[in-house]
Amino acid sequence: MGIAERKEKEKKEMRSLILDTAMRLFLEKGFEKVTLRGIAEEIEYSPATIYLYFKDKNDILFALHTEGFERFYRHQQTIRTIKDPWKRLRKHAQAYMSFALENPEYYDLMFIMRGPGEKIKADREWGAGMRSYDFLKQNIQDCMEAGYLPREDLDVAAFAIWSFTHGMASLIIRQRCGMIPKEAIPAVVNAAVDFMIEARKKQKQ
Amino acid sequence: MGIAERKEKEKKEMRSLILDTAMRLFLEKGFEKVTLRGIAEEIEYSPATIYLYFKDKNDILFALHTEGFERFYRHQQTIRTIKDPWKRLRKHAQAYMSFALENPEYYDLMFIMRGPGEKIKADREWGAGMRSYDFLKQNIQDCMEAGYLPREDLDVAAFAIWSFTHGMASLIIRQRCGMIPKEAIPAVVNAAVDFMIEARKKQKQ
Amino acid sequence: MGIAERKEKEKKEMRSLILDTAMRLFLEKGFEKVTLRGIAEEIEYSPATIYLYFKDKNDILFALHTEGFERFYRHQQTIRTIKDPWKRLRKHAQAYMSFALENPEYYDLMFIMRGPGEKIKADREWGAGMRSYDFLKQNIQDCMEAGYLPREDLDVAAFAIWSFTHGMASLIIRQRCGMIPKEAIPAVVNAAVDFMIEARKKQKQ
Amino acid sequence: MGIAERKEKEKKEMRSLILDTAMRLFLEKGFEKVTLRGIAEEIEYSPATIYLYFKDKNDILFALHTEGFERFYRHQQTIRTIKDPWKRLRKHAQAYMSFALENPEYYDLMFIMRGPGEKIKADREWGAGMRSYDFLKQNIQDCMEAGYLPREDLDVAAFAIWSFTHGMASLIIRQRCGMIPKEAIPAVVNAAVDFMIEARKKQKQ
DNA sequence: CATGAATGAGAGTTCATTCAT
DNA sequence: GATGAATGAACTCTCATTCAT
Repeated sequence: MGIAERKEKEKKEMRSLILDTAMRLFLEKGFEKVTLRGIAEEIEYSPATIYLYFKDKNDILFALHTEGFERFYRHQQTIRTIKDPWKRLRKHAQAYMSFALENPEYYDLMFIMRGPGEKIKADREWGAGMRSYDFLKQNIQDCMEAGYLPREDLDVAAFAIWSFTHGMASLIIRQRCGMIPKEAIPAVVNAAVDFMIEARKKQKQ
Repeated sequence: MGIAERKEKEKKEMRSLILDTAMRLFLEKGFEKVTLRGIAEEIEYSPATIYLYFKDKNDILFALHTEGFERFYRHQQTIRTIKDPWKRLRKHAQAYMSFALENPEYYDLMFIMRGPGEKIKADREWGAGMRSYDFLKQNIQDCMEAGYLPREDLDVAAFAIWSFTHGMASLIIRQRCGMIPKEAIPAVVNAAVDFMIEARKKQKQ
Repeated sequence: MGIAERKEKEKKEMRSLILDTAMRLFLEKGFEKVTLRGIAEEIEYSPATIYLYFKDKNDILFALHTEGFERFYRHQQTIRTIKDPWKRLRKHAQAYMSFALENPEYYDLMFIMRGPGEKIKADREWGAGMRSYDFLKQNIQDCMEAGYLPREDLDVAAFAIWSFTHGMASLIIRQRCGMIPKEAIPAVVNAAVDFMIEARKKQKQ
Repeated sequence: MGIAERKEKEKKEMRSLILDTAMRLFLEKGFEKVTLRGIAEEIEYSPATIYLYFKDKNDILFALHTEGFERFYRHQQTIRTIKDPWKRLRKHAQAYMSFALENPEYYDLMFIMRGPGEKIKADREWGAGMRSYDFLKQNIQDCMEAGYLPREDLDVAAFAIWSFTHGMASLIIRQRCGMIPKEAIPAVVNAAVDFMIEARKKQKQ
């Protein structure tokens, strides 16, 4: 069993190596400029080797997609410990943004990019995404129940808040914010969160 | 003169045909996957023919970009006649969304798609985009001056509102809204606008 | 007849216009970079028009070839008046070189370039070339008869002298003379003629 | 080690195969008319395969260039052993001609053909050519010092002699010698060398 | 006479992918 | 398990040429 185990582990490590390299290259060069050959060269294996670990190029994207949602979910869990629902919601938005801005290629892949076989993936993949979405909804509901937000349609509220953060993230990532100086972006994002979310806060009686 | 006129018209129609087809393919497959050959095949002309009407692939993208911003701007002018700034702002958001949802190809190209030579083009092209952005800012300022919104940082407010609408538009267009039934989308969008914008309204004294 | 005549003349002028433009472009851009479309644009006619005057692109080359030999022959006739055969021979070589260096594209076309349909052309065209070659031979024979050159094989002598001048011309035109500074070329050519030809002179008794 | 060696050898053979084929086609059709696809078809490989051995079309040209100068230089070294400078010079000219006539493709490429990026390459490539040119100059100088030639400008003498041999070679290779029957060419060349060079000999005192 | 519109053929090049070893 | 060698299919783009008008 020891041998099988080790093999298993090695296989996983190789997959990780490929995945990490692919992601690094995506980040460095942008998606469409990355080639299988490029990845292979970077890890100093032959292109053919990659096919031992992934069915094809899409399979790599697919795996990164999954990995992305995993990381995304983990990234947000840090706010779990915050007791106050309102503070938690604010931090939630901030965590969302920090993930997006620190992992732009993952974010792009997960929420912006048009992937191949959209529908097929959508169904399978959204499991992971859903978990995060439900987490957000839970948080909003907590706020409603705590009286921080009026009890409106939860789905609408979640969609609205998500749209807002996604809007910022995707405008920034896809470079549609020429009017905002690069170094000012984090501050503007924060201020925008204040403008849109903080201001919604109902005083708890 | 009649002949020259007809020729002129035919030339324009051909350009339109190419542009429309390109647009459709861009939407269906994403920018990088669209090939000149593909467009040519679709309109049943030879690839070489396209070069009679456009310098190269980028020139097509460029023309679509320009056209898109033109339409976008025109689409929003309908709200000009609305006197009350607050009503105007609401309509503004709705107009934004209706443009996006009725012209997803253009919207995608203008605000989502990653084009080649992003920066160079950005500078030239954003002239047109800026006009629309300034229009939004003016509207927000009118609301502030009319007392509908607190006098906060105008840039932040504009960015926040834009992000929100863009977020909705891009999630829908890039199909990240599996959790919302398709037919419910317009209603949800409207409700979300209420949730995010309408609720911000300060009572005028 | 007046009309037919004028038409004839106009046709010739158009041919000349095309030919001159073609040659100018060849000179400016080098042979391979000149396109029919380029010529057409230059003379502000449509590409199709050129086909009314020339069968195809080759036909233009062919016409230039003929024209080139014509000019070449005329260029050399200036030495006719020189009485002394030896002086005439020297001038002959100099005239050869001045034609080559002043009309590098013609020279290239006539004596260096690999034309299409080599053999066919060779047969027809060499008539014109031959005239010039015979002229050289006559000159050499005059020198022999006048005692300036030993009475050797005339064909060999002609070939040798022609090879020498052609060698200089083609090395210069095809840019194989990097080791000679450009401005020194005329002087070196002259000196080389002295070295190779002048020194062959037998003192007439 | 045997395997690695064989692989190495096979790789070299493939390069040679490509190079030889390219050379043959260059000679047959001229540089501009030779296509990668043409080479590929000729060797019955796919066009893509060629890119495994050469960076691009120019790289092939470059390799041939280098190889050509290598061969050319080696070809001339055979005369090194000749003691008498005058005999050596004569043999030099003959060796030059035999190289040109036995390797017309290489000769054409090295001394006649107009390649792309002429100047850039010229600088790098001429190193190899220079070696041969210097060799010729040395030989001429030896003749001067031995009293076979008058002490004139060495550069002029070298250029003159080179021009002469190059002229013969290029007229023959580019088929401008219709007036000389093919089988007579070697004899005429020899006679011309006598006419031009041998006759220059000053009697040594 | 002149041409606008169109194209077939073909250029160099790149890439994901396969497969015998 | 790993790979060197190979390729089919695609890409963008150019050009000489034709033909209906």
